Amino acid sequence: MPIATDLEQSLRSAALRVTRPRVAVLSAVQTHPHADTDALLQAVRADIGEVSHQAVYDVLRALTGAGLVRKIEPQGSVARYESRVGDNHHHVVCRSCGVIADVDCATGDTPCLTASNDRGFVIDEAEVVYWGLCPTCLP
Amino acid sequence: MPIATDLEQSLRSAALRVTRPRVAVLSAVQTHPHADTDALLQAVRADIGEVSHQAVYDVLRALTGAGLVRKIEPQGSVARYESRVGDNHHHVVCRSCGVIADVDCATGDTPCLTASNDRGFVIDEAEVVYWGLCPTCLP
DNA sequence: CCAGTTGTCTTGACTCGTTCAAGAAAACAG
DNA sequence: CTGTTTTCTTGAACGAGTCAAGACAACTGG
Repeated sequence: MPIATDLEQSLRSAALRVTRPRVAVLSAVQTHPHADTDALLQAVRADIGEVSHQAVYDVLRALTGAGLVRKIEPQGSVARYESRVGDNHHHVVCRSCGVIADVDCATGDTPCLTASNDRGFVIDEAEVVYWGLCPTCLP
Repeated sequence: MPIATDLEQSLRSAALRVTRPRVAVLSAVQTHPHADTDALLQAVRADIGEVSHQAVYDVLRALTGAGLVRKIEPQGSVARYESRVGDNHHHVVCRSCGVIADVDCATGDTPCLTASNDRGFVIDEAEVVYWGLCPTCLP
């Protein structure tokens, strides 16, 4: 886990003001990968005390917009956040318990980015979600 | 568009009772690919008159469970349904207007189904969403 | 170091897609 | 045709996320 100064540095370099809620949210996202908003709220409150609900939503939106965190929302799940950005990786979701794990890209750096027929779309990102069962949910 | 009898046949072969709302919903999904629940509700009402939105939700769940339609929910969008099932195809979503188009699989029949590191998961499906701009939203 | 400005946090209400529950109605089996 | 079972209707409820207004704190320029 990066020390507070690193987190502040990240915020500053993204032209975001450094506030206790922001540092705490950023820290929580890094220590709880793939956590949902509510879990992050709990973590932030455990860290710096009472924080509004709203602040966390707002901070997450700001961080997402700045590219410091990434928002993922698999079907049937609420929004989740992760701090691993910049590298092109994907996710496996367990159909049974809903746990999410990272998977590195199957074929090189900028993978599956070419659809067989793009229908005239200009594609800038390919997002892959693998569905299956995690080791602990296997029969 | 299949005639009513075909739709009934599909329902029967899926062990589902044949009712007017079901036939109308199934028909609407086929004629309005990637439509959201509300649009389907409109279409169904235009077809057979007043129907409760609850019935549409229930029918869509039944059809999804039976594998007759597929539910897709891209980030930031409400649930959408399509009747193209069984073949392995993916979607392109326009970042600007949200329109969705089908894309055939990039590399063969069962594509991207092998992650580089599966972390012990048993993967049974890979879902790919391409993000970009559609022809009409291009600058 | 201080005040001003701008952006952020708090509070509280609210929206919207979706689901739950109970009873009426309709489809299928015999 | 009758009975059983599933499905539809009605109406209410839920929860994640959003909107709005004002209090407040972080950066900037003097």
